[in-house]
Amino acid sequence: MSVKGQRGPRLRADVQRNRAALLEAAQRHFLRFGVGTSLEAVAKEAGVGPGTLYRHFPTREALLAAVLQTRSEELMARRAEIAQLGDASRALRHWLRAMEEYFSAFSGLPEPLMAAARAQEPGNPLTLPCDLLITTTEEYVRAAQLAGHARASVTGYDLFLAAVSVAWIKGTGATDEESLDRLRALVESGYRERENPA
Amino acid sequence: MSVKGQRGPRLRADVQRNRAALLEAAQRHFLRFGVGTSLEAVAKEAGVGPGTLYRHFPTREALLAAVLQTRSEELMARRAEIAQLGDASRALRHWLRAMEEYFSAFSGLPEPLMAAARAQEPGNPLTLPCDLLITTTEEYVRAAQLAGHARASVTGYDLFLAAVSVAWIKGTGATDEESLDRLRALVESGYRERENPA
DNA sequence: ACCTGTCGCGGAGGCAGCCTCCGTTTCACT
DNA sequence: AGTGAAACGGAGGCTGCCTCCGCGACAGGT
Repeated sequence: MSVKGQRGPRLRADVQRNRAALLEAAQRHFLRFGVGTSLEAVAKEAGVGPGTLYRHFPTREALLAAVLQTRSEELMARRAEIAQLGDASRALRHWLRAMEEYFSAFSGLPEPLMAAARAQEPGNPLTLPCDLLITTTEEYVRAAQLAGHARASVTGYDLFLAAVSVAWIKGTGATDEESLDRLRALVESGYRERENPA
Repeated sequence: MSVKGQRGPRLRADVQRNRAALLEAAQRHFLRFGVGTSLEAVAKEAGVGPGTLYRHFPTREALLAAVLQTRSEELMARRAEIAQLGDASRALRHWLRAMEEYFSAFSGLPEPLMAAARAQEPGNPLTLPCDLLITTTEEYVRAAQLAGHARASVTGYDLFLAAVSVAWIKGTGATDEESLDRLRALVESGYRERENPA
């Protein structure tokens, strides 16, 4: 009732404004202080009270998922590009790198992502994007296997874990880029087929 | 002065008692709740006030390092056993597995360990054991390389990172043992020399 | 333009954990 | 037993989490 042609309940102006301000403030704080940053500080910077923050985003994960939305879409765009590559081996490598960058968006991001990957209860708002990444990785792995570029024993989930691990290591700040490159190379030579099969 | 034959300042009985009680309580809590457990709860269980805990162990890391002391010694014992193996390839594999188990002693242990690996300031009491592990890994890697079982491009630090990563993944609880085994296999086939060199 | 019901706002407040400071107690040595 | 020094421990200040509810602002109708 009381609709002008739009479906669903009318959205109040302050609701939209607050939500946008919260997302922007959250992104800034996640970037600067990592995903563990104080939510009260986020609320304050957004110019709203803590109650408002928690009404919009009941959990830290919900806020995080909303902030990640943009990045997820960017990643899916890259996925489309990568799919055009043709070369299954290169495609897999690029996809893994793209995922790793996604995981490195904020320091401390790998932890909640792994928690979401574990969760069977669909309560966690990060579970959906997480499962999407795993599924996509499986597709790339399968293609690489068919082309003889990846071992049969490797699964998409394995390489998802590897990418998360590298991102985690990166996030600890205990390594320089050289070490990370060697780690990536280690993973790659780990999943690659050794000989060309007959 | 005023010594009965022991060197150094005399240790009061309550000091020793409290320290022992704290270490025991801390180990229990770290085992049950991970390294992030409430230090106040540890103090309470040990039957001392928070002030006493913080006097004995000024930081969480200091307490952790003290609790890990026993495990470090066990690991060094295994190191001695492993060194007897003769086969450099097997030795490296066993050592990596032993390190991984050490890292998995408590949930959440990898984080402070990586922070200690990063730290240049010697303030962190975990830095010393951490550096020891890295150095030891480098020895095993060098031996394996000389025997033609490991690629020249791999460093001890890389495999240290790999072991920490696997332990971290394990600690998230998002994976079963099968996945972990596949990850370990991935790492191993990543550092192994492909062909036997001439 | 005003009225009105509803929904969102926001801050006070309860809770938990961290860490410190200092009056009190306990110990060891004489 | 007496005494000085060192350790004890808990109160308290601080920060962050999250909830609850009275107040206020917004949208739709008149």
